[in-house]
Amino acid sequence: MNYKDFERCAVNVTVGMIAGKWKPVILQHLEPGEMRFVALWRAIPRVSKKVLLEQLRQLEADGLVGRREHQTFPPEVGYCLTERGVSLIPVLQVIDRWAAQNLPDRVVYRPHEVSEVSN
Amino acid sequence: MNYKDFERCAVNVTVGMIAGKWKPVILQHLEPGEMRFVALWRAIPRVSKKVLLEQLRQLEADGLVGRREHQTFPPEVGYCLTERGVSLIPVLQVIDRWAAQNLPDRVVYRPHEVSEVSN
DNA sequence: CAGGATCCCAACCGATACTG
DNA sequence: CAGTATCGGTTGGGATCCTG
Repeated sequence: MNYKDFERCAVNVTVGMIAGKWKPVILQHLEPGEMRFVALWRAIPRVSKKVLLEQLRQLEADGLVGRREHQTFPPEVGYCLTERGVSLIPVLQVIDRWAAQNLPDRVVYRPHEVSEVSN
Repeated sequence: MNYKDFERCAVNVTVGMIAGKWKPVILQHLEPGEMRFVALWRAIPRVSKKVLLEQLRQLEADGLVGRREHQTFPPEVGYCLTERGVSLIPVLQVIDRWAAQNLPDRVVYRPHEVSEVSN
């Protein structure tokens, strides 16, 4: 709790774990329960399959999400939050609340509402 | 507070604001009060001047730190937390506490204790 | 369906030298 | 002292095609 502990870079490590472009959204979608890869992909438009996979792998490596491979054909893989992942949710909520109170001037959008505007 | 709000990417925006490699450390050092550029630079070894400046500019653009230019020679510029920056501190503390409780297995170090070890 | 392989571009970070 | 300019390496994200 000592503020000096920030020097230990724990903040860096933690934000690094959720700093991926799609990671917060992934964690959100996984929060209600396990989800198949394709479902996750459909739920999060605008991500390439490769990147979605990468982010999942990283979340997995960081112990935030788990992967369950059902031995079926066609393949079926489920992703879900781990205990640690679940424990991170309140932290994300704190961040979200701070943003709501401090970033009223920002363009905050829902990813799936975004169409190909600029370029 | 509705968890669905995560879809608005407020979390993304916020973590983006502190995701820079040195940003948490910068915010920490500025927390006690205004600090000159050179002092900040000396306090945070291992950053190039260019990058430190970049990160400060970004924090400034995000409204987290302010810049005061004293008209002297040689030049003297002070950086400090803005109201918004100060309001972010508790959020960082929450992150830090989560890390302390959930990442005991990680190598967490103090930046200034790191010497040129590997390579 | 899950995911690997390629290729590509942009952003991030760093080192060094220079200027007012 | 504070800041630019330049260059180079590494990572992140994306598009597209291919396979078990």
